[in-house]
Amino acid sequence: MSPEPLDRVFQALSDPARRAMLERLTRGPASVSELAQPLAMSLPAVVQHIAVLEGSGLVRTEKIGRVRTCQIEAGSLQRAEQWINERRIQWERRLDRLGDYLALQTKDETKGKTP
Amino acid sequence: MSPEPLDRVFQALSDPARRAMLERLTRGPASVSELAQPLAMSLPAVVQHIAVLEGSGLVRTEKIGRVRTCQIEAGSLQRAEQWINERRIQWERRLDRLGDYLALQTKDETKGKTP
DNA sequence: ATGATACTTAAGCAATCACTTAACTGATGG
DNA sequence: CCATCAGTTAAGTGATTGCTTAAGTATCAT
Repeated sequence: MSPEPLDRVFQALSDPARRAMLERLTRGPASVSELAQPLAMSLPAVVQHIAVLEGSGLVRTEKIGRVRTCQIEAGSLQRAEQWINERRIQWERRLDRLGDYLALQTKDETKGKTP
Repeated sequence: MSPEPLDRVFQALSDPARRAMLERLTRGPASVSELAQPLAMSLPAVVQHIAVLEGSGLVRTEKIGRVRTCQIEAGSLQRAEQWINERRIQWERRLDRLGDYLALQTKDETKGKTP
């Protein structure tokens, strides 16, 4: 019933506001209002986005006093990257093998044609 | 108002059925029904998933006779991977710099403490 | 031609999404 | 103390998602 982590990571990454927040967070931790500042939406909307990011494991937060500080969690970013990388590599290997096969076919054809 | 390509790529990747289809497609092109076969859902549902994959640029399809053949488009996969990679690298560089800074601070402290 | 195959289109439905406004809690600074 | 600041909670809304079933439309084999 609980969705796979990858589902939630990619879902989190699919929103431009959330990607903007992540981009900001690569330059260091930030408070909720710092994350909200460049975005054209209400604070509660931002808080909801942060909840999605946190739920996906992309971001870790900690509240000290009245300010909640957010940080990137590189691990889940890396797992998502790895999933994509594996598929892409496999597909490219397949294309390479296909290329080799076609080259071989062409050579055989030439051979057959010149006796 | 049309969503950024990255939005749609990550959105497409966020569904397990669509990831399963992509995974199948890394082993070579497949028809709609071949993609549908391992999935516990109706054909129209599968067709809709394929439309999402195609709309995101992750998959290219071509209909010959009555069978539509689907193929991975590695390019958009790579662009998504690159976005993640850039953020992750930047965050990790930041952590490294922070580590260096803290190490330096500790050294200075020790220096200051032993006159 | 006929019937099976391989999708396609259309309509509908419940759940989730990305917001909003309004009201609230709980630090902090003067 | 009390006002401000930082964030939270709750409730509502319109749009989008991920399915479904039912009824098509081409193609292909016989």
